[in-house]
This record gives sequence, C-alpha cells and structure tokens, in this order.
Amino acid sequence: MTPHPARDREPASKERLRLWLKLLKLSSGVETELRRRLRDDHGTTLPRFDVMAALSRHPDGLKMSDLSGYLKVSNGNVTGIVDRLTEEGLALRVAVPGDRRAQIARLTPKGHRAFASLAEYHEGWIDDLLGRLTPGDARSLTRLLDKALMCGVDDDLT
Amino acid sequence: MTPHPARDREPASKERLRLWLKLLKLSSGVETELRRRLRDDHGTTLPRFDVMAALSRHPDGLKMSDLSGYLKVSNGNVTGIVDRLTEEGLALRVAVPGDRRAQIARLTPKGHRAFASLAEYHEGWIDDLLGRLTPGDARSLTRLLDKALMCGVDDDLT
DNA sequence: CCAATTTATTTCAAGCTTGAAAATTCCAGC
DNA sequence: GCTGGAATTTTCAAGCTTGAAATAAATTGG
Repeated sequence: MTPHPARDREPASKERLRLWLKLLKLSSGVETELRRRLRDDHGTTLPRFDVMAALSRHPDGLKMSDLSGYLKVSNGNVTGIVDRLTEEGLALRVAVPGDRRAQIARLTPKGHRAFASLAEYHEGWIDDLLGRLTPGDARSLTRLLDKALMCGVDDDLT
Repeated sequence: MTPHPARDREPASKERLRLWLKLLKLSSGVETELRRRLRDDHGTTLPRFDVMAALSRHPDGLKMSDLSGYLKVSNGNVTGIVDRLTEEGLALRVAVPGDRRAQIARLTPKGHRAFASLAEYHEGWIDDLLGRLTPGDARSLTRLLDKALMCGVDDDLT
C-alpha cells in the first residue's frame, strides 16, 4: 500500500533518517557560515571560491567543461561565474590552440593572490567551526563518511 | 604573516579540513540526488518539500515569519515558495484573527496527502542512499555529529 | 488621540542553479 | 571536399536565495 513500506527494517531506516537530518544540519550550518564570512568579510561568494579553488589547483587553466565536471555543476553555471570573476579581474579566458570551440579559464596573478589569502582564512574557519571535534573524532568521522560514500554517492574531486 | 597561521596545530586543522570535504561531498551528493528524484519522479522541489514538511508538523498552520524561522531561510524566500505551493493547490494562507499584518500558511487536504506520500518516498531514498552504513555506524556517526553541533553551529528544527 | 517605534510581510535586485535549446566548431566517413 | 553527428560553449527561462527597502498594521508613550 505505501510506496516504500520497509516494514521489516523500520528501525534502521529511522536511524538513517535521523542521521541524515544531523548531517544536513551540520553541513548546511557550516556552509551558511562560510557564505556569510566570504560575503561580509571578503566580498565574495562560495561559488566563486569553489571555482577559484579548482583553478588554483590547475595553474595552466581548465577547459570550461572540465571545470564544470570537477565542480559537478552545469556548463551554463560556470559560464556565469567565470564571467563575474573575469569582470573582477580574478580570472580570464584564453583560446585553446587546436580547438576554436574550447576556452581555457585560468586565474590571473591577482586571482592567485586573492585565492591564496581566502584559502588560509577558509582553513581557519573550518578549524574553528569543527573545533569541538578532536583529531581522533575527526578521523573516526572521516572513516565513517568514507564508508557511506563508498558507492552510495558517486565520486568527484579531492 | 598569514591570516590564520595555526602553526602549532597544523595537523589538526588539516584533519578537520579533510573531514569537511568528505562531509560536504556526502551531504551535497545526497541532496543533489534528493532534488533529482523530487523533480524527475514527483514534479516538485526540495524547498517546497521542506516547507510542506514544516507545515505538516503544524496542522493548524504557521505564521510566515515562524515558517522562515523554522527553516532558517529569509522571509522573502518563504513568500515565494508559499506562493507557488498555493498556485498548485497544496497550501493556502489564512488571516490571523487578531492581527491584520500576519498570515498563517497551512497545507490544504491535497497538500497533506501529497506530503504524506513524498515523506514515505523520502525516507526510502535516505535509507537507500545511506544504505552502506549499518545501524551501528549510523548511531556512531550521529553521536559524533551531535558533538560537532554542540555549539559550533546554532540549533534549529528536528 | 497622536507620534514613534516595532513587528509582519511583501517586493525587489542581484546572484546562483539547472536543463534545454541554440550556435559554433570539430571530426569521421564517404 | 562534403555531410552528418559529436563536442564545446553560451544563452535562456524558471526557480531558489539573500538582504535591503517598502508597506502596512500593531503597540507604546506621551
């Protein structure tokens, strides 16, 4: 009668639902705070930070499609974000020699400097926001999260 | 010299950063999949689901401001979402007797039925997406997440 | 009763996000 | 060389999100 009865494992499914709500509360809480600090203290946004982080790891630049692949966002999305980073003088597009369709996005020197500074703040913020966890807690959590990720959700960066 | 040196606890901060990346990967992976299923299989969105969930817990309805408080989103945001739920016949606004400024949003009977169905699917999806975790893993994770939440991030629903 | 403040909601501009459609360009096979 | 399909990016409409400004109504203090 019900769509997904799961009558024979009610406790496990409720336990996982409770877990999901906690997971969501923590990650969206941290994320909201990161967005706030990026905006209020540094005049930027999380999407721009994410794009800069990806470009920072690839000093020679990334094709737009590779960039959207790394970040797991749509092509049209990175178009707009790179547009804005370009307006701010933090990124630029360069043509790909052998392929007139493609563009390579890369950070400007100013973009590299800006990201280096942001990245240090970012690490400090995370250390602050997750500061209640001991290094041992963090390792335990990471191990359990790895187990959850093993196949349940497809892989990407890092 | 650096903004947040943390020179004397480099390992701990790196450990927490690694943890944050895993946490983000899992929660955004699950969230993306939830959005996809809500859209493709049920023609709705996660924000609408969240609003319906909050209203479902309060059969007599919630003032718009209480609703945005529960969900921790802006006032203007819920205005638009409730507008769309109303267009779909899933929610409605009723006047508050003693206060002509306030409005109470509540689910219609159709809205209650729709949410009841969605909620069952939702629980099944979570059970599926986190299925690699045993109930014991889930409890361990929940406990560690609770510790992280104890003060690092402010509290809300649940 | 009136003015000032507070409270509740909506409106608005800007940005993020997606999937689909459009515009280019490349390439494989003929 | 052509032609058709694949690949790359941009454009677009729709929706979500925010914070600030605008509206409107209630409350508080003379």
